[in-house]
Amino acid sequence: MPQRTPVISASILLRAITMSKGVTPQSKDYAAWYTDVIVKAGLADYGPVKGTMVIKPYGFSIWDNIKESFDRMIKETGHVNAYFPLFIPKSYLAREAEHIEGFAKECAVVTHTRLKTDSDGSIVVDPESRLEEEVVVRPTSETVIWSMYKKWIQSYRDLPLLINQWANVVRWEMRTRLFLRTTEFLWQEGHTAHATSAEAEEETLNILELYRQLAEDYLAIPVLTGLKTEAEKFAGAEKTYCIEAMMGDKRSLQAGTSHNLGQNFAKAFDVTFQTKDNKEDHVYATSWGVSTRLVGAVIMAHGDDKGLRLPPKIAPHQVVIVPIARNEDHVKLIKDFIEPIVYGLKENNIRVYEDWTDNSPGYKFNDWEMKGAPLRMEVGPRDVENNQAIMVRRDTNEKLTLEKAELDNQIPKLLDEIQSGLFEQAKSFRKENTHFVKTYDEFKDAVVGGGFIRCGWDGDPETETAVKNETKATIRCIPFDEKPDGLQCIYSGKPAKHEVIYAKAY
RNA sequence: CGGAGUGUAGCGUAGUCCGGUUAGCGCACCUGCUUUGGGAGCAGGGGGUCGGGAGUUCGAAUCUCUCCACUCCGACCA
Repeated sequence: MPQRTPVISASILLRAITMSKGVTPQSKDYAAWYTDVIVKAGLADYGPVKGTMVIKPYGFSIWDNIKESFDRMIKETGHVNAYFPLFIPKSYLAREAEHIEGFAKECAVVTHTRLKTDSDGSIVVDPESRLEEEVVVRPTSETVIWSMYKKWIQSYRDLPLLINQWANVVRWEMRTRLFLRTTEFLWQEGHTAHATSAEAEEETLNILELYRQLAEDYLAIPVLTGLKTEAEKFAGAEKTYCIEAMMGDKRSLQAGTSHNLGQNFAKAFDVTFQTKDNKEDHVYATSWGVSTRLVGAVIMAHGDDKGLRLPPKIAPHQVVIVPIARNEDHVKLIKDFIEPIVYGLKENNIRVYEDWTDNSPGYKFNDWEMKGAPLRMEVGPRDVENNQAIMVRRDTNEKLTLEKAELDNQIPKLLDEIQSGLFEQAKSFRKENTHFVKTYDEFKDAVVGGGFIRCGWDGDPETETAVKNETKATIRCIPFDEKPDGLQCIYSGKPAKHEVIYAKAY
């Protein structure tokens, strides 16, 4: 009987190597890199229901830090938190025509309220528990909230009403990706009511500015601010403004949206108020949200082949201490040495973590690099003897030897440098990959190369659709700093109504 | 919903074509000793309804039927 020759292909070997340690390099497969990092760094795991995700403690800590930062911002600007129900009467969704059209295809619907044990012992839905009116799991809360606002708003004295909620929402998506698009996700949704159109517009833009600050100052992600086109705006909004960020693969990610809803929802839910001069008017509304998608944005905006690179302001641990101890005496020595350092850092509100697991130092170096810790402190017997510590920056890989006495001052400074270093790196990456084009041929070449494309658009939705169908690139936004004068539409050749940003998007 | 593919330990897999020892290996896990300044070594150990069910057979991970689940591509959506 002929023996089969075992064949081991190079790709299997390569996979075996990448499975055991590290992550798939970005250049090899960006999507695989992304998933690898999330799973191996312990950010999240797949849930049992398709498209769902478990956010693990390390990943949730990032979200918590983002949440706390933004929560502070909105409270400082007069907003308050509340909580509205997860379940919405099905009929509410249908009140606003565009709104229902936008969400109908991705709603989870509750039809029954009970299970029972079948004759053969299996668990089945009890058909007798069918609901009179089926209930929708919120894909967003405009409709419940406005049904309540109708009760709460009577006069101009009740306005503005500035409420936010931190909640989960469900959108039954066909294709999901961890953090970027999951069936259930966490977000904040602000819903405000105003007496005038101008006030609502001002609120919409003020929030957009907070989103810009959150992205740039905390997440270290540079964003474009601008207006969505009709095709891309929120279902039920008059205008949608957005922040748009470039990821490491040069694709665009919508990182936050702020909507001016005009009187659409007020009319749909009949929310009126008495004005100062005793007239009746519908109120003006806004809504705005950012989600756990921001965690995905951080991963893709800053990550490298070693894994995550977290901006200090949102990193779960800003400084990770890796002790290097050969024996119990060393452990004691190092513990005594770092105790006052850790105390000082904590006094300074710096999040510091000591890794005393019994993995080898080399393992820990790689592990914390994968997990994106901004600063690593190595302390071994040599350092104790020399009264110093080795600091390694995650953003530049730079290794510094610092005197013990300097640490208190130097660490906050280093963290600030890393924060701005990551922002500057992302900014120059975006600059390198933003292209100004004049012809459709140039445009098509630029789409292939990836990145943001700035060019003229005649304002016609049909042009937008045609370009999307031919190239897969969409208009990400009409940036506030557009300069349409003298430009021509890339597709039709007509005079440009707007200068827009085209890109392939997530 | 259409097309293709895959189900063997927590993960990755060999074995399936051609039925025949106790289903093998790597990583991870547990115990002990030696180690620790860039992913440690040795020794020992635990873990399997071979996706489920039915059938063929003396005998099924392997053959047949059936059901289920998942992945990729398309469609849909952002």
